[in-house]
Amino acid sequence: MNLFKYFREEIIKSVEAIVPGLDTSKVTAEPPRETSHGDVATNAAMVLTKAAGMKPRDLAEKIAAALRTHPAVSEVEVAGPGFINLRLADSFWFERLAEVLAAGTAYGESDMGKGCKVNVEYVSANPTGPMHIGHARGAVFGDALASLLVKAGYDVTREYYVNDAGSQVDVLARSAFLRYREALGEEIGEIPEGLYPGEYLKPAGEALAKKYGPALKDKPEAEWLPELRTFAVDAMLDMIKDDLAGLGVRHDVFVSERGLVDAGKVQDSLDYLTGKGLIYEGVLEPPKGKLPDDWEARPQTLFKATEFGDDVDRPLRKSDGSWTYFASDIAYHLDKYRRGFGSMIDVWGADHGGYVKRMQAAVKAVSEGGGDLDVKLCQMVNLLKGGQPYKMSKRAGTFVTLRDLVEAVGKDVVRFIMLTRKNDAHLDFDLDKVLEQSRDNPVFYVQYAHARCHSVMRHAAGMWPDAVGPVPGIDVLARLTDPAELGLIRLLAGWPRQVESAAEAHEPHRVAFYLYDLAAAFHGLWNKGKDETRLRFLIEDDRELSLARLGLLRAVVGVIASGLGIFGVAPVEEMR
RNA sequence: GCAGCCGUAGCUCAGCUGGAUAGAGCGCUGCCCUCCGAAGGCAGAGGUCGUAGGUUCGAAUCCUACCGGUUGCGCCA
Repeated sequence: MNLFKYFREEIIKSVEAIVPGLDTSKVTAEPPRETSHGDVATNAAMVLTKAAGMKPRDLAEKIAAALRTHPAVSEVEVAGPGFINLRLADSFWFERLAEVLAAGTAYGESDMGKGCKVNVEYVSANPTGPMHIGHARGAVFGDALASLLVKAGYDVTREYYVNDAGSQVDVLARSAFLRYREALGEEIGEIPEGLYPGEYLKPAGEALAKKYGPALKDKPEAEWLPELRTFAVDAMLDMIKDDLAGLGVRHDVFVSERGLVDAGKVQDSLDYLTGKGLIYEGVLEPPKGKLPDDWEARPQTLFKATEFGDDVDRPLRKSDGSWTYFASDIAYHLDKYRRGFGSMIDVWGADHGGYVKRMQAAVKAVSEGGGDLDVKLCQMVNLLKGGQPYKMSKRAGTFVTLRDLVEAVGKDVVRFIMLTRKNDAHLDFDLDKVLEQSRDNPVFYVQYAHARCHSVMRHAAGMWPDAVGPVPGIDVLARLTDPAELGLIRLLAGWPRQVESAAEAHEPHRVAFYLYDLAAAFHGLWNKGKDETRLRFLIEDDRELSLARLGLLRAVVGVIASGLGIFGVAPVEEMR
């Protein structure tokens, strides 16, 4: 249960009994920043003071009086300008702990999403080469966001949009053709300017040689291009999927841009917009400030993006008559909408920032306001080693590959670190620091907490064979009376709220910070046991207390595993 | 020129969508310690939340302008 949601409802009930019919939408129930202010604080009296026609403190006193009768509330005080602070009974916290233990890693699951369909599109890298480090962040972010939304009760589809219709695919096909000739024994020399030089195309060339023999070698381009396009795209996509698998990232659906074009969906969506009078032939104003050298006014097919909040209208057709990217993107998002996704999330690189408004405008237009598109832009990752900018081997071209990165530090480290910043902030990724065993390496710190818990559990099993058997009941858990223990329980009980707020904000990084806090609280309790032996988890001559503390540890394990599960990071039981 | 994002402690960043005395890690200073499992622990100093206005009971958070950084800016992908 999200206890803050629960108490918000309880508070509103109390208000209703005092002054019925108020608009309570602005009432909040939150953990106070200051722990001395109790467990739950509400602003109810302050936001309702006008509508209720009472002074904030007077209204607060009345609400407080009503809340004092609640069995889970041990103390109520009115403070400051009219805050109502609740302190909850220990028994309430023990119930929460029991709830964690009963749920295990499922703890934190929420029905907030009510099973609504959400489409999360991420990676969508062009199928023209291997994944590089620039793709990694978006991949991990999208994957974790999708998992987070699943946890929060949404029906999530993970999607990859394959840009296989643009001219870059022709370039790819020609590059593959060159490698094909190479595989047949021809000397190809330098890769000509304008083709992809990367060696990753060699296997594709060899596969082509195997499949066709010399049959294509002397044919004109028009005869082999379509076939090689498909072949090369498939080969690249296989490679990308492989790279992603190495990072533990997966997708449910791959949508082909060419497929949309061939099925006439681009034409359909533009017909639809034309029917609404949102497309016209016109001439755009030149951009202000520095003009591109070759700028000249020319009539274009334009979408009235300005009617939906964009800065200028946007072109749909190139001068050669083919669709712009934007045109097929409109078709693609209409397609998503028609597949039932009223809620769409696109994860893009920050360099596409200028594209957001027009895409949101298009979604509004095409869904008649029924669809919602949130675009999450992932900022650059600065790769460092020992604090200095770092370049890895360039065996695949001019970039650091994702594969190299995963090989260097492991998938779990890559995933966790990528999620320790909010998506629109720059991220430093230091190859040395992420492997450090210290408190300022969050991956280690969180993993270590989990492993330490397991260590104690293994130790306990040696003392009492049944120690880690059935979960202890509330009467046993009630032996946990130290403030540090109760503090840890409070933190655990806050997990459902964290999941919901992170999911609502589409911000998985909040989970990383929560896990770090939880790990810190656990390690803190551990350290207290160093000085005060009575606080150690296992007390040989007090089996019941030990069982209660083991229960607490198992709850910590459950919540950490639950959070790492969202991140796709394995919770380890031993550090190596 | 326009648009997006960022600006919080010496450094790297949180700050729960408007709440109470703004937090963490690192670094710094001073004490203590060698552990069920390996990151040592405790305490302390350190902030006009970029600047200036505005909204209101209340602003780091919302609005406006400006400053600094960054990304992008008609057919590229």
